[in-house]
Amino acid sequence: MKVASYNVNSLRVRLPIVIKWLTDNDIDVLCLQETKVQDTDFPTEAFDGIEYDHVFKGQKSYNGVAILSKHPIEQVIFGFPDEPRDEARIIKAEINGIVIVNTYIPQGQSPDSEKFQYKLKWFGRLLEYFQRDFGSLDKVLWTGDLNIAPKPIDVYDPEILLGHVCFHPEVHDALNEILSWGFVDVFRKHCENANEFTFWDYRMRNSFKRNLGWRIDHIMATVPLAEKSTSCFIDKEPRAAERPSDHTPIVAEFDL
DNA sequence: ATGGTCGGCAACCGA
Repeated sequence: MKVASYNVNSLRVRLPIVIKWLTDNDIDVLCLQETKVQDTDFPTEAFDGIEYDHVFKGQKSYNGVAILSKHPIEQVIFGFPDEPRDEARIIKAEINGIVIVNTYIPQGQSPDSEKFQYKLKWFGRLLEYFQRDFGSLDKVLWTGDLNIAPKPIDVYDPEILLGHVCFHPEVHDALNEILSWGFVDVFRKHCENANEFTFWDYRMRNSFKRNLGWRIDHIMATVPLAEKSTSCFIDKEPRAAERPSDHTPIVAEFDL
C-alpha cells in the first residue's frame, strides 16, 4: 500500500496535478494539507470520477485538510476533542486496518509570537491525543505538513536557519517527545543520509532551482507499522508542472 | 540591471 502526503497550497489550483499524480503513480492514500477550500466548494466530482473515496474539512481562505483513498475511509474524526478543535488541521481515519492521522501543524510565524506558543502547545496536545487513543504497538501512521525540519541535514543551511520557527530547539524538543512515544521517521529509515527536501519557499528567488529547501513534510509510523515499510521517497515530479505548489509529495510503501 | 512569490479574496493575511 502506497501512502503519500502533499501540501497542495490550494486544492482548486493544484487539482490537475493531484489527479494526474494520483493515477500515474497508483497511490492508495493521499493526505492533503492547505486545501484552502470551504467544504461546499470541495471538488468531490473529480475524485468520484477516478473512484477515490474522500473526506475533508476546510474553512475560508486558510488551512484545510483532506484524505483521498482507493480503499474505503472509515471511523473519520476531524479535529481535537477539546477546544480549540482546529478541525481544518487534523483528520483521523481508518483505512485497510491502519489508523492514519493527517495533520497540518501551525507554522508559528516568529519565535516571539503568540502563534509560536500555540504551535508548541499543539505538539503537546497531539502527544496527548496519541496517548489517549492508542498504544505505541498499534499500527498508526502520522503524516502531513509538520512544519518542522527534524535535523540539520533537513534544511539547506542549519547555521543560518537555527532559531527559525520550523528549525527551533523548542520545536525539536516537542517533536522528540512525540517521536520517543513511539514513532519512526520512515523517510530517514530508508534514506539515512539523504539531503532531500519537500518544501522550497516561494519568497526566495529560484529557491527550487538553487535547492534552498526544507524537509518539513513527513511520514511517521509506529514501530510495528514502520517494520512493514519497504520504501520511502520524495517525488519532485509535481514540481515540474505548471503552477507547482511550494511543497512536493512524500510517499511511503508498506507491505501489509 | 534599476527587478525580485503565491493563493485567497477583495484589503491585506498567512506561508
